[in-house]
Amino acid sequence: MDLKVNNRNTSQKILDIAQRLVQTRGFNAFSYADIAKALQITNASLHYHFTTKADLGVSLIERYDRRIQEALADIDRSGAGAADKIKAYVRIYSEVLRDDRMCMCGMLAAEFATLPKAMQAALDRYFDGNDRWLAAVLEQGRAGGALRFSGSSSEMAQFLIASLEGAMMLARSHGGMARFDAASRRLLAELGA
Amino acid sequence: MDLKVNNRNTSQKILDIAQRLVQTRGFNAFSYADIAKALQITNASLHYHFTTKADLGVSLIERYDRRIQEALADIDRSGAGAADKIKAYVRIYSEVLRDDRMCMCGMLAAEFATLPKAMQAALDRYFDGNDRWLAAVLEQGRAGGALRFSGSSSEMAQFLIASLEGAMMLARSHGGMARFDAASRRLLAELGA
DNA sequence: CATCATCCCTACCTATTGATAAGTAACTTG
DNA sequence: CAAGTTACTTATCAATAGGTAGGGATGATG
Repeated sequence: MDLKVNNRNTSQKILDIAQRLVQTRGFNAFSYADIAKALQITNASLHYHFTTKADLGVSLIERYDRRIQEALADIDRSGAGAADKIKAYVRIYSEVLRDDRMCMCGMLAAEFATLPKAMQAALDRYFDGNDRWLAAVLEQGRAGGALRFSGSSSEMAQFLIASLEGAMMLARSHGGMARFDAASRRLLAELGA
Repeated sequence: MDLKVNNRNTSQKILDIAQRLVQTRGFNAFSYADIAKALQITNASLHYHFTTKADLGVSLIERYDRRIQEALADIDRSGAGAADKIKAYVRIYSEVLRDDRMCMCGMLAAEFATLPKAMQAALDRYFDGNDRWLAAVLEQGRAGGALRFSGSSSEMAQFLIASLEGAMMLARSHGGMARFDAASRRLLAELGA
């Protein structure tokens, strides 16, 4: 199945480039031509791997989601305490930003209204997954005394995600990395982490 | 100068529609044709009022900035205390959201990398103005004992803006108005407002 | 009333968008 | 080795993008 491996390679390369484009410019601000140029491949070939741009978008979100879920599972397996888990979560964001990218799904959230239905549904799943994981960690942390916060854990989880995404977004255009670092420090301090 | 008034009317109508489009779909996701259709005017007429889309974009930001600055000046003139000023600031955001819109400049911040230089510069001015006003109110509030927070007032101001923008963005696609309200309540409580 | 600016129109234009049809070289497998 | 699969290609498409040239109607002004 060497061919399938090849396919996988090219498809993955397409996804890699498309992901960077979404993270830096947004889904509506790049075209198949951009990927084709970067990959030295024809426009039509892209349609072989991803029939429509919506298809590409869904694959993009699903791969991103899968990777995040794996990273979160790794954090869980590390046996770290709740405070360190939250810190590790924040680090995922800051590493993306250090690479001059926005969180892909944060970018897509801004464009939400213009996205194909299938992409919207995939995005829903992404954020739900993040919410659930964070809420569980927060709950665990509060029960164990490692974290403190008011309100429900899932409300706090949603607040954290929104703040991190917002800080990331504004860091990219105003204030840079320092702005994100300041925001995340503040959030962690607030939690007593 | 009835004509100029007319011009102003049409130009303002164009800006009104364009602004709503930016706030709901983003700058890259609407075209002159969308405005023309909504206004029952030809595509070419739009170019009479705003030669290029970049021009339109800059006018859009400058008008938005002007209005916000006026609103902030009104708040200042109201003689309210720092806590109430912050609440009034948050209310501006929540009213925009209630109208099913994203903060226009938050949306543009997401698209920042793809915007014409002149629009980027105008956006910089917008956020700087907001930062300055918020930082001043925070400083005043802390000095007077009405607000409490750690770190510099300008850092706190940037944090607030980022969190509000992020909450707004995620509220539009996930969780709705309630998510924004929960986030803003948390931020205000944190400040002791 | 002639002139002028204002404001909008018709009629184009070029570039780019995502997408398709049909063909082909390379490899794999029964 | 014949048949099928994979991974592309060339060539083309209709739709849409932002933008321009030039004209005409309206109303204000000297």
